[in-house]
Amino acid sequence: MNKKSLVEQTEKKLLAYLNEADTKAGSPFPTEKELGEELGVSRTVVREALNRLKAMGIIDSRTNRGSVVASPDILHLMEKAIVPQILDQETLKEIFELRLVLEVGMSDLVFMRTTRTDLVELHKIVEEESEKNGSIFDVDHEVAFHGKLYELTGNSTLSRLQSLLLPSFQYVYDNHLIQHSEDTAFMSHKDLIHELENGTAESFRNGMRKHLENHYSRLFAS
Amino acid sequence: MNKKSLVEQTEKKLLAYLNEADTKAGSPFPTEKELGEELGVSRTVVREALNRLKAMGIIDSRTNRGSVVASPDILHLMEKAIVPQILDQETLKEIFELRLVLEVGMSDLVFMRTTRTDLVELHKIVEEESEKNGSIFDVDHEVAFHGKLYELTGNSTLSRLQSLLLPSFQYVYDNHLIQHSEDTAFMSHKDLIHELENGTAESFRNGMRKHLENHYSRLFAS
DNA sequence: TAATTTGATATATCATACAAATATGTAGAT
DNA sequence: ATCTACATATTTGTATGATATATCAAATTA
Repeated sequence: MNKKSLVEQTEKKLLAYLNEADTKAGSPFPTEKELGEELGVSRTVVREALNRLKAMGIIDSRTNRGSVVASPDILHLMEKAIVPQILDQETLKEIFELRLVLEVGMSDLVFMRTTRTDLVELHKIVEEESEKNGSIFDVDHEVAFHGKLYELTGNSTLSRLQSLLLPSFQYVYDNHLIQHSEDTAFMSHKDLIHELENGTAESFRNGMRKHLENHYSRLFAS
Repeated sequence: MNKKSLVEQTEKKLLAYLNEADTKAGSPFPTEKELGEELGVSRTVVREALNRLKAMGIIDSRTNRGSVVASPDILHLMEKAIVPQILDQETLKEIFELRLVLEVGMSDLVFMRTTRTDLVELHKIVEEESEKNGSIFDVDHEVAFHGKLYELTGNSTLSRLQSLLLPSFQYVYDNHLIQHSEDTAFMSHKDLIHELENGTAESFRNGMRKHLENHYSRLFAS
């Protein structure tokens, strides 16, 4: 009784075809007419199915040139699909956890790849931070500092993943879904930089974990 | 020269509308006819644009009920799209790094959420591991053990991200892009479980980092 | 009141037509 | 024989109308 729509079925068949066939980027695709006859559906349905693949960046099409297999950029896909406002609470929470996981986990990459020049920039960010409002929690500064850290990993996939998830964090903060307790940020940004300069990979990693302690404790409290 | 197709333009407008409007899951969407009149395009174009949103899981539609905003699954897209993808070396490397980042970073989640029952299962996995081939590196065991850890985070987004990236790891292993040095995996799976049972969150985290030392050192060597 | 029928409405699919872009074939000039 | 200009065919892009199907809501009936 599982009667998915024709379009969905067709889309599935097309994806299956892509998997079976020895396709690589640039491989040609049958014409809409052929596909329609082959699969026994109208051209409309074929078109809609193809459209979905196009939306996902799996194929490209141009007038009269037919469709060809493309090499999709997965992260770009996610960028389009993420509309923070319509993500449910549970997903937002998981994304927030993912952020914590990423930041603690990337410590080693940051530690190994940070150069002297990078340290200067980090210091600058922290100073601007303390100039303005010393105690009040500011999302922009938070983003500036941590965003820089992502950048320092030298891993563009990781970095893009962060900017991808950023709107969700923003949303979480804006709606006070996660409140920042300002009492004792035992490990400040300044302290973190200090570890980065004088500590070890391990001490920096554990320092990062401490820096995020507020978030973690709230996570495990609920 | 913004000569994108009408469908793409329309899709963009619809997404913009979603971002502007105060939409949440379940919010109704104008009918195809209305949208067509509003945007000055035919119903065909509207349908194809809506179809794309449907493919991305951003909206749901059922006959006569119109379309409603859905709570999209951010990974769903990637899961569908990653199949035929041909990743270049650089991206593969970055994905591998991402794995390391995730596994070290998720240590705290694992540590806090692992139950006694989970420990039993982990022990079982490790024993099956040592029964077969004690010294030879086996991808399946690796996946079984680490996959279990992801599961223990209780974060389904994280867990799915792993299974999503898995094919890439497999590829990396298969092509010996990253060779596993079998000499002294100082921190074995068994040792890790021991930390999980008797250690602290920090010791487990650092143990996980040690366990992945081989990969890390190879990473930083090149 | 509860169940059923009916009607209105919106999406799902089909069929067709034409427009626009591109590839291909053809004729003529050189 | 080769090149160019033009005509033709092919394929996707867009538009329109028609029919099928599912759903809700109102009307009807028991």
